[in-house]
Amino acid sequence: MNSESNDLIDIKLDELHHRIRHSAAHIMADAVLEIYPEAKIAIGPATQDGFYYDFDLNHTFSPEDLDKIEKIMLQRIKENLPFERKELTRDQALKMFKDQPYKIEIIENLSKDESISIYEHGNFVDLCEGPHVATTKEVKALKLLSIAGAYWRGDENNSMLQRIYGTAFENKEALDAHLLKIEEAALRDHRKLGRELELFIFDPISPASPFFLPKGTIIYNELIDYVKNLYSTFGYQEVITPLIFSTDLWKQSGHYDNYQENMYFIEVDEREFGVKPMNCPAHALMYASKLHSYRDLPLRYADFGRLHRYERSGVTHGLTRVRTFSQDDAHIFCTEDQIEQEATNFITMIQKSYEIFEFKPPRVALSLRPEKSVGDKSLWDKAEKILKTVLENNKLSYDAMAGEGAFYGPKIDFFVPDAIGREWQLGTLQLDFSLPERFNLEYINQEGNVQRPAMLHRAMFGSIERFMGVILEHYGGALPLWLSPIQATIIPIADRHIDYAEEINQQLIYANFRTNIDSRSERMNSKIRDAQLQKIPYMLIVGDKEQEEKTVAIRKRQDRSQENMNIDMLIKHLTDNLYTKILGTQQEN
RNA sequence: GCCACCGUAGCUCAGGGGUAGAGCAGCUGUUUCGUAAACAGCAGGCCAACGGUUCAAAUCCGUUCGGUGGCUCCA
Repeated sequence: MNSESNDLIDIKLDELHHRIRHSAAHIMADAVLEIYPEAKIAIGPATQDGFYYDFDLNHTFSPEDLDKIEKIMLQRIKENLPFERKELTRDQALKMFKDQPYKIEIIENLSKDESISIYEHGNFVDLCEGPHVATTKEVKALKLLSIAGAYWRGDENNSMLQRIYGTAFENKEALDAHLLKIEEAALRDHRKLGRELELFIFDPISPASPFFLPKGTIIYNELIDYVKNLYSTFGYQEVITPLIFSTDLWKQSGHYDNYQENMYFIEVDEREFGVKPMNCPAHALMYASKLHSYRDLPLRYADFGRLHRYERSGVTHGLTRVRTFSQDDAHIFCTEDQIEQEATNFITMIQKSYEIFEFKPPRVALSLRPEKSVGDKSLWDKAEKILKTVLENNKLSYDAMAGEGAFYGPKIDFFVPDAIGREWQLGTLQLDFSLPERFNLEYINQEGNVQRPAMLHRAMFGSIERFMGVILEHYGGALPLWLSPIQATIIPIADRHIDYAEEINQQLIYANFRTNIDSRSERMNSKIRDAQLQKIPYMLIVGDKEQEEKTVAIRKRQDRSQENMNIDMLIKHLTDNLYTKILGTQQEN
């Protein structure tokens, strides 16, 4: 073993993965150039889970090409070619890459005094900072995964390149484990679960718009009830507002200028109307409907109103990106002095709201002023400064994201990792000095002077639709008892037990549980199987013995343990476990 | 919107220039059963839509509509 390899053992696994994958990207570009010498190569970095390389060539890659490319890559790896770093002057680099326009563009964008490094293996050379593994052989296990389109430099005005994604690991076991993880993720895809568990459907008649079936509606409503309970402790008042407004409103709010391409418009009575993509202007109107005293503030309006946003075809995805949805949306009108306290209260509330789902702590991002924005720069500066202070006072570490804010104000976004490590943007807190200005919102302060309130937009779950998609995948469909559409199914062993099953069912329904009886003419085994597949938390089996003893035999979805209980014990057990995690096993299908 | 791929029964999928197939689900019988699939029968499709090529199109070509994986954009 050479010294370079010894060093490799000491660096962290992440760093090792990065080197392996970055090296694999080079080897892939090498392989592609062998088959298509005319290909123009763009960039090929390592990513979180693998690597990619972007190519510009007339031939369009097919899945069979991936096999061919992979074969050549394996050959290169077998050849055990060393990766060699060299430093070039700018002129040398420009000369060396004269046939690679994308590389030329990169070189020309480097500052003049920057040194330019290249990495070489075999006959392939790439502009690259490194680092790489010592030789191609250290890429021990790799797989090319997919072909996709990608814009050069991520700009949709640029040409579309072909991207090949792959992944690579330090050994075959790690690669196989990763591929298995991808397969398991597919099993808990919320779109698949939605079909199998009869939660929701989609229909081309209303693209990207979920139809919630009865069971899905139960989950949806439970989530909303959960939020409503928090609202009552945190001092929110729920309101109901229209769906359709004259465009006069959208012009006043700024949506007409800044959000038009995402809105639906209709014409009625020779008047143009827009369907709301957000609730905020309606709440501003409500606020303005009477004269407010400082004593009214903070005023917190919550609204589960249905929103419609036109999303470009190609961006929608199951429940997590739809064209119609509702949010656990609320707007807080308050004095400037109250902003920090309100923001802090919200942070407390959002952390509380995630607790029950056992998410890992959210990642926090502060999004700053975007290019397209309304309001004075000084207002933006003030708003951004307040949010920073709030984050610091609440000891939340965060990433500042330039240009990522909403058009009306900066925002704090909460990204939550799910059970298999994917991150979702759920909660958001947005500060807005602009809308109060546009709607001329006022309150009378203690001295009797007219003042302008501040406005906070905030949501914990974000869209209920997206949130539901996330928790379905988080739980793999095995929802905790309080969210399960059917909490227990009663399984009579033979027809003569149906009457007793009915008795049990009535008592459970009376105790406010969602239960049913599987009275089909099927064997018990078959009923158990179906209940397991439906991920019903409890199966209550009743036969001669139970009927005799006035009990039920309980089978939980996550194990096969059996326990007999009478109805009172059962109700207590269910009540005690309403909010505890009852995860299902993963391999059921 | 862009690039690539896909669209056959409720679901999962096979087939592929000569007129459509399986498993599961459904329905009807029989079976009344002790912890993940009883048995038998029946029914189910303008092969996404429209146009073209052809003696003949589910199959080939084009367009549209949906969907999938990415890119850009976003709750």
